[in-house]
Amino acid sequence: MAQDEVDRLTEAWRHERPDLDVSPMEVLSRVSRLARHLDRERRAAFAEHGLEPWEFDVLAALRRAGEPYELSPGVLLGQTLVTSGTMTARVDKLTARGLVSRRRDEDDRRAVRVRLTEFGKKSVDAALEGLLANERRLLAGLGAEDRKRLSDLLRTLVLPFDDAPS
Amino acid sequence: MAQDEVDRLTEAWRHERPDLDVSPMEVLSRVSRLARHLDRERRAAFAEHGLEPWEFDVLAALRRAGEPYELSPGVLLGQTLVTSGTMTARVDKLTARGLVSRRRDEDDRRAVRVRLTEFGKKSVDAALEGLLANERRLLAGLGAEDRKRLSDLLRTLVLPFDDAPS
DNA sequence: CACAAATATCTTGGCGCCAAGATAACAGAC
DNA sequence: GTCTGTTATCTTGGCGCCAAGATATTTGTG
Repeated sequence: MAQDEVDRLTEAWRHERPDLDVSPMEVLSRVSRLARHLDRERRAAFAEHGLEPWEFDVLAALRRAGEPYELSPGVLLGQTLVTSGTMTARVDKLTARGLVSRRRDEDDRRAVRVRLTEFGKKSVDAALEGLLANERRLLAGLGAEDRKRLSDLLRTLVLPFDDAPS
Repeated sequence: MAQDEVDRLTEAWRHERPDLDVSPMEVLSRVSRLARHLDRERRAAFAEHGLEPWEFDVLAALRRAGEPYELSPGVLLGQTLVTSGTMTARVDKLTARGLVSRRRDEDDRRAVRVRLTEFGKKSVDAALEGLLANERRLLAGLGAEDRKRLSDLLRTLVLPFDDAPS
């Protein structure tokens, strides 16, 4: 198997800091670096459907919620891992683009309801298909069994974060 | 095995879009989400040694280069995956903090040499040890064999990116 | 040598993010 | 009903990033 960047990186560390065990990097640095590459892939895939990654994240959360594709900013916060100020700005821009609509909740007038427009729904549906097509391409090097093994191993690492409120 | 966020996410998609095969997400969304959690962990680990993640990235590249811990901004670009403008700003701030020094290259006066100071070396060495200690903790749920399997599978996915100049 | 192209770095402008605090509305105790 | 604390959202200020272009220097060609 050919060397990747992380192999070169750990080799350099072992040369400079032979007293340390840098093996944890072999797993975790690969996760971080792969994620950075995936970010770029996502950006490219969504761009073909006129969406930014952060736009997709919000629209997808609404789409997953099912009819009537409507959630409050507070619920969207939890799903997208951003702060409330960021979410306000996101909904502003999505509203300006006509991808979502925003209206005050009549029952609780502090609250707001963000709803997918028909245009928003079409956009996110198309973008999702593009994303999945590209992800299938990226995973082509792995057989079904390896994918299962990989996702199980990753779940083990993620679980402590998803359980505990980080 | 308990459900993680990605399990819930794919379940929601399968309910709303039963026509699509969302299984690629089971691998790649876990990679992205785990990476986000790791970012926070890194930030916390480095903060104990007075460093920001982006500071560590630059200092670590210089440290890995070995004596005399000196590289040009151009080389640092390649190692840290940021643009030249970003690197200029980073070196500015690191210089202001006394973690690196910057001087013009005498042989090629377009070029610059960024060198780790003694303070920078001490900082990055300490931060690295803290990072590794924390990473070992995060990997505690996995045996040696699983770690090997995981890093091999991840290498397979990363290699196409590291080879091709994306 | 002179000039065009390449190279290395820096500058500028704009965007998205977070942290912290401000605002508005609700809910419970009395 | 009124006060106090809580909740939901928005506003402000600052930071780090990128893209694109500017500047300075070197290299190659004739």
